[in-house]
Amino acid sequence: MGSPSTATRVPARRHRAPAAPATRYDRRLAEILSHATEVFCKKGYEGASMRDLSRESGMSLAGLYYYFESKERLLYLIQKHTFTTIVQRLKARLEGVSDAEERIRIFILNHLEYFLANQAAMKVLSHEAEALKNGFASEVAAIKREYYRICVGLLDDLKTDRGLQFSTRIAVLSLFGMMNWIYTWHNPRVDADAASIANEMGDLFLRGVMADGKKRRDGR
Amino acid sequence: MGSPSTATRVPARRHRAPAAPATRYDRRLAEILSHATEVFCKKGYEGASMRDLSRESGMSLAGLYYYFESKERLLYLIQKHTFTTIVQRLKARLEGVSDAEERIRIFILNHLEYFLANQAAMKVLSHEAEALKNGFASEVAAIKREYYRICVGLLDDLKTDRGLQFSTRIAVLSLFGMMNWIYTWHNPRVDADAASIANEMGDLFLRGVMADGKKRRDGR
DNA sequence: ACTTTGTTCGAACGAACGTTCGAATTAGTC
DNA sequence: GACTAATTCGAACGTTCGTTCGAACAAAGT
Repeated sequence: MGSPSTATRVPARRHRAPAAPATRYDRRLAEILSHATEVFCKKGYEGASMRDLSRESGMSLAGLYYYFESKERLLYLIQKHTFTTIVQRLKARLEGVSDAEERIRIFILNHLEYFLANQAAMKVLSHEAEALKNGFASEVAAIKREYYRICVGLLDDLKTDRGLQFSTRIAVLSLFGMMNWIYTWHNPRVDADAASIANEMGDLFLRGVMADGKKRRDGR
Repeated sequence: MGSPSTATRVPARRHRAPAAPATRYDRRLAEILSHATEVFCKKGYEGASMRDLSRESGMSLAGLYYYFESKERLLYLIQKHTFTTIVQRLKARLEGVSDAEERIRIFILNHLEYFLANQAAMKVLSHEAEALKNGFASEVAAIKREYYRICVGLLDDLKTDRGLQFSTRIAVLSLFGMMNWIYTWHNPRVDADAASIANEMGDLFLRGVMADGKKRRDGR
């Protein structure tokens, strides 16, 4: 009939164009996502209203619905894009590096660099992990599982390489904990940049995981 | 006049009675807090409605307001009680222990034990840290700061005792990260109990922090 | 010029929100 | 029993929520 039924619009298959152009539609959508990310970060998903998003992005309330069919789908788009990007960058950076320890350091650096460069988006990803319902949730969960399994793989490699013994699950989840928690405390005016923090956390984690088997301390 | 103006009620100074009695009012309030904790945990503070709390606690919507004057104050009561309790338990456990490493292990064990025994409350404390506004927020923030400073103290003691060098701030925040993140993954049917996890995280963290001085990658 | 398609908006929808109020109920004391 | 105070509740309050609709505007094609 008149307008596009409910904005399920196909984005015209622009997956090739790598850099700038994209359609007008795609560009506007990206702008809205960026503003929405900021608002979700500041007020939380439930706490942010569509009217907040409208105000922040300078588009009318009704106008927003031309670009997505619901608030939930908006969160889904943000989370999916953020997560997909970080996984994809990680894979690129791991390519060609074979040393197990170095690969873990790359993992940590990639995570923290992206986290601090896209703090709002990463906070929305970490903090609003449970906000999506069944359909949307499972798709994001799948990417999360892939990311998690990559990290498990890196740690298992280290374990067999160096003949170490520890619970991979606890180690991986501890690592994610220390990295993701950063959104609760990082202050760019006080804290160092991503590379320094990645070094420090990398030292802490790798020493902790590599120290010889039975816990022994003293002078060595 | 009729009802107590707006339920700012004084709880009748029952701070001594340690175990059971307390007033009827206090007992009922504690029940409501407990149910509310569960609901806030499941749906988040913003996502949970007063009607959800009413349904879960079996009390009418209006009846709830006899016990607290606003939803926000309810969250405040939960957070304050939870945080106060964990700090108080920690202090009791640290008493008489002087070895720096042992004290840190006690800190970790206390945190994780309380976390897993009161998972809902601790998730509400961790996840809804930003939900309170100025007045309420600052009071909880003060307890948080005290807790944080205790941990800084423990780590600084370890540092001077063993002549170690690392950023206390990053170490403390990493430790909090790995411990607090547990609410996103712990599954009682899969994961070990608090003591085992505390041991494992304690090993990871202490080895990481105590391994000899310069691990240093690249030039710096 | 007209037509078509893509984009934006004001105004409204019903539902749900946090909170209030006066009346009804219960508990506690005589 | 009767009287008082503590507790509970149904019904509504005004506001805000996510979403929809049809008309208006802008761009592109003819």
